Amino acid sequence: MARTGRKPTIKDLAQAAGTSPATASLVLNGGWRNHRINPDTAERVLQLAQSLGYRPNQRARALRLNRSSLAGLIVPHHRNRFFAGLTEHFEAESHARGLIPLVASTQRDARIEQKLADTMIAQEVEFLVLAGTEEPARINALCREAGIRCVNVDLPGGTGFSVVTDNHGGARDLTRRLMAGLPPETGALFLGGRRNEYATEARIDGFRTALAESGRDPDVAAIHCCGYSPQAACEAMGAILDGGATLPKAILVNSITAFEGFARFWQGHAADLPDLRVACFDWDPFAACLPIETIMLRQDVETLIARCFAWFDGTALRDGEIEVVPAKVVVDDTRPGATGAL
Amino acid sequence: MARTGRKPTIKDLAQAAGTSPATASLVLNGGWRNHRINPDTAERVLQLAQSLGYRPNQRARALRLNRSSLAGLIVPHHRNRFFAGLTEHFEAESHARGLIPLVASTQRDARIEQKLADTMIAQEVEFLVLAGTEEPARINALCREAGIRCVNVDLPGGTGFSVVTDNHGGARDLTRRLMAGLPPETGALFLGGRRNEYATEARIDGFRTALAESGRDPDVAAIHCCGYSPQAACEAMGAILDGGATLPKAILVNSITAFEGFARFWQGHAADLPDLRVACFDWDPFAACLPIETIMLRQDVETLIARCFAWFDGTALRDGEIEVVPAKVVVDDTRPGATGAL
DNA sequence: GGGATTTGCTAAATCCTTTTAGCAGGTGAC
DNA sequence: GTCACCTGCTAAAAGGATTTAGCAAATCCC
Repeated sequence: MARTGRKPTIKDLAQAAGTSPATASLVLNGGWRNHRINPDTAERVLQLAQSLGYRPNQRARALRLNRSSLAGLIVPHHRNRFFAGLTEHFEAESHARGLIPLVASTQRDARIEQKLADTMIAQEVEFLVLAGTEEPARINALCREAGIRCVNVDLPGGTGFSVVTDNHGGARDLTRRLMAGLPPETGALFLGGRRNEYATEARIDGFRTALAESGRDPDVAAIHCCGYSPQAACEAMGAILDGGATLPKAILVNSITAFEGFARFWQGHAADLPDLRVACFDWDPFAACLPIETIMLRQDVETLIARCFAWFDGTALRDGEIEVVPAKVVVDDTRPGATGAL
Repeated sequence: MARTGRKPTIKDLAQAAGTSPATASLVLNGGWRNHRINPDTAERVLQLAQSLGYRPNQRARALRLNRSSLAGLIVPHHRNRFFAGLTEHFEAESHARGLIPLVASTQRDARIEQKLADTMIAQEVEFLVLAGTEEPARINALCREAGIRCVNVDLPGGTGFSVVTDNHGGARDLTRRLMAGLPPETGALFLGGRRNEYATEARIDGFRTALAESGRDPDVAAIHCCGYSPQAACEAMGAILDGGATLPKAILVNSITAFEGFARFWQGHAADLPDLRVACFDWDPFAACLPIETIMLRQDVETLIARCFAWFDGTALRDGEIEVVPAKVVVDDTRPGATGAL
């Protein structure tokens, strides 16, 4: 009889069915056709597994099979649509492959980031995606050493395979719309992000390209890379105003996080900013409702994640390469389903 | 010599150090003081572990110790501050206890929810938190059967321990502020949520309490529980307007998700809605920047999660009880750090 | 010097599942 | 009768770490 009070093991199941654990295992794992198990026996085992409430011990299973069945994702946080979207699609793709998603946020703290990476590697995740990490190259190296497949999202600074949004093209398209119909002498401002950071530089480039296209002098545009915190973006705007400069009529805000700071600033200075036109390299449903003419861009998180998994599945590019995913300028925010059904 | 090309096991480490695996294990797990291991030996093992890059196989370890070291959280999605906040604090509390957080989203799909619960139980998570699930009672029962500790957040419909926001008090305070200074004949509208759902009913109750307090007839207030989708909230507003009714001057929106729909409606009808005053049972940084007089409430996600873990730690209430956590009406959105540093 | 104690370490069991190699008994062919 | 083959199943190893019980050698005490 099965030891009472304990969770039944495969031994208990086998004993109850009058077979060996080997047989029970073969039956449960579906390999019994190839192993000439009598259908009656199989049926008996299956029935008993049900009635005993037998659940295989996943740790023993994982040990024996030498598979963790884990897929890891590291993001800075979950507090905006971009990262939330990455997380949700990552979950879906993981489940589709029978992997368990292990999502963790660094809060942009380098120590936490290091710890999370260590944990992921110690757990021998079968696949690791890095988004918004500070030291992708270092983690890439650790993964390589541990034999773990690793992809960087929007972080081609690393040494592994990368999937990135078309930052240049996106910023260019956004800027084209931003400047459309404005007189040639209209000034433009680029706000947010970090200088020398891959994504920011590419966006600045796209921004300048569009300005040049429209006959403007791209070098005249003001570039204020104040980082990603709302606080900093808000203060940067204030500093420009306090400096006595006339604020440009057109602003391209780099990332929704900086836009949060811009919105806070705008809230206090709406009267000083007539006819302001704004574009944002990211999207948020509430931000889209602000009564400023705002053109937003949605990064294609679904495709970004899909390309990561395609590489993992082995059908994609070789190591060290970069895959570029286009972004979409949001035309109509109010269309049904724009914000996703809840 | 260690088998080359493979990850070193504790056997390899022991062999290299000239000891037995038992000794190596004792050294690595710190139990060596009690086991009279020679400090020189311990030092040698530690050194070699470092230089060989030895990492214990977590699956073997978990099997032997019969611990999964996993803590599970199930949420509907990550696309608003409430759930994002729950997730982030859950991660932090898990890490503080040496647990690995396993966070998964149902997308409000009952089948996914069931699958996630099954996975969590199959993985034998040591602790499971349910937030915004459709069938908490069923999952509670499964957990009980499997011997897994389980807590419901804002879902006392379940059979286990629950931690809830003070929905009644929160809605009451919110309504007090919403109606403050308005003439007694001002009508009020409650928008969003689901009838007969615990949280919604408690909030309606608080809403009515505050109306009665201020000498208004609570039964006159319009209650429009249109669910949680932005789409539905937007349409509900439109229907009221189309119905020829005068829109009340004061609206309490139940949840940020419904507020998203309200904001979309407002965007198209700002002119029709002078002097509108709005309150929202939830908070979002962008929503707080809309040029409508909006009073928002922040649920105390940090405390909600902290209380869950306190119960898990065994220092808290008995099973079946409900713990109530107050919420905070947001007074000043623009204070530094209000949106969290990014 | 001999019994008692301490020191430093190890053998072996254990956790639970999966999988390979092969056993015993029966059937069919000639 | 013998050989080959099939059927249905099982024994046992493997996977890697932890932990208990206990061994051998050294030290101590009188």
